[in-house]
Amino acid sequence: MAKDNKKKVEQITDMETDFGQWYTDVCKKAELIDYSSIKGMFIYRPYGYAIWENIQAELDKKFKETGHENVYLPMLIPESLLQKEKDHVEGFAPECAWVTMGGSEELEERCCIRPTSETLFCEHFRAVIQSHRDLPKLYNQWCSVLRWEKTSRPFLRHREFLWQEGHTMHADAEEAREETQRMLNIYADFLENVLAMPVVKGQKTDKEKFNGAEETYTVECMMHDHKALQSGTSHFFGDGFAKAYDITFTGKDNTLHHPFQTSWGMSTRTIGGLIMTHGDNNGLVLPPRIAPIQAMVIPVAMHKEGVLDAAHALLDRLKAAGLRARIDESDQSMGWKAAEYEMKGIPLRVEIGPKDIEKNQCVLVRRDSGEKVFVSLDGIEDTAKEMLDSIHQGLYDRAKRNLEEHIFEAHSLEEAKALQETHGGFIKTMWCGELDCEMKMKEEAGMTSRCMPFAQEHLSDTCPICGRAAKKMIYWGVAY
RNA sequence: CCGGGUGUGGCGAAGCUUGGUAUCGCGCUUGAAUGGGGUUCAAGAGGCCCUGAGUUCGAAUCUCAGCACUCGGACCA
Repeated sequence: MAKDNKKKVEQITDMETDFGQWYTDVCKKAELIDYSSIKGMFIYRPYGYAIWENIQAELDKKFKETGHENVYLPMLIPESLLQKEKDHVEGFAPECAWVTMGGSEELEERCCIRPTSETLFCEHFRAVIQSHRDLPKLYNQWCSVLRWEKTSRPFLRHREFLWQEGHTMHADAEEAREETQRMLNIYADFLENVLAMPVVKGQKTDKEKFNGAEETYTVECMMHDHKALQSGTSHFFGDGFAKAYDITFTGKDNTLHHPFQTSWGMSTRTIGGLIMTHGDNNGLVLPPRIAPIQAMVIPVAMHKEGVLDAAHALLDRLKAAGLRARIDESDQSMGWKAAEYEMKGIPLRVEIGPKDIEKNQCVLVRRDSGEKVFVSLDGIEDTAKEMLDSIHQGLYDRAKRNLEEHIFEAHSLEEAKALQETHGGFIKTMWCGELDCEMKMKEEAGMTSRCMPFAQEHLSDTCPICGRAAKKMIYWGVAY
């Protein structure tokens, strides 16, 4: 039952000492990622990629359940195609990488490596949408995209990153709006119930919304250092792109209409989010439902008669019960294994040795609390599953507390600035809806607007920045 | 893009001030013992000292330029 919070992994910098360094240490020491010879482009190591595969599997299942189909479109976008929607191209052009040569020949028209695929989807939608009977089109694409960022950090900002981008077309605006909400809810549900990351759902301001979108919705999470991470977005485009790309369909009324469009995405950045939400000074802490390995069986005193057999029997039982379990029968010491799997964030460590076998028991050690319990081998499958659920809940509760304890109310710009400097987190205020107040908050308090939460509260009648009539309650914060 | 820091076997570092045979820890390989929180002993393998130019009889060390990584800022999922 010993609870042990001592730090055992000297290689990882304490998060209190240097959060940025802690984060980098975890990414490397947990063997999630490695640097490549190209700045901003990272190697996903098997353990890191396995997390992404699990994220993909969970999300893909939900997308299919809601009627979406996967497609794959080209990686290159001809410049002329990209340029048809003005706001969109202005937003993305500065960070595009261009292909200008094919073999030894210069291309007639240079091509952008997709920073996002709205334009390509539009070109395709134009070809396949003729009638209201062709709608809705509910497409999703798993791919990588490329944005030539100036600085990069593992998972949080890559020049090339993996994501899914959903693109849908609808006969009317209302249905498209519902789609953006439905997908935002899928993200929120996934973040909370699979990754144990509580979210704030809301709408982005015009300044922060996606280039070319009419409305952008977001799920915002709070990291352990009280900075915000936008963890999923969902955009309503109206018929703006449809007009720019000349997409029309014949309605039931036998006249031509422009369809209404949405797009929504979640990326490998989410992995960075879960590291910074749940990790501690011993390394990664993975939520059980996404962990590539949920339980690691460690035989103690392996050379002794019967230990390995008992450990394997235990492993087989856990696997048969549907757990992602593995065994480490290497000749590393007990202490090494304990530290290693803590660093890798494996939710449950299962130790079994001669003394346990005698007593028909094993030892379960939880990664989240370090708590050790001796449990009977009878019904071990259920015991382990219950403990994994309990770990999920524990992680969620802790993150939820971190979120709720770091939302502060401010009634002046000075107060907002002071609160951010002292506590970090989300500062909620009323807002007049004007860009100049948003700019002022950025310049004077160093915060951007995170979102206008759906759960609105009335804090006062006026905007604390300018004194004009307030329109919305808004959350401010420092974001990754 | 701006500021700080760092580039030496796979990893982390010492050496650089005051130029002169390449050092330590971890890891790796082999063997043995150990095994309930990074265990121990023995024997090995492994290095264009980031790149280029310069000074010098001689450069990891001095000079200049460049590149990369990293932390922070500005900008973006």
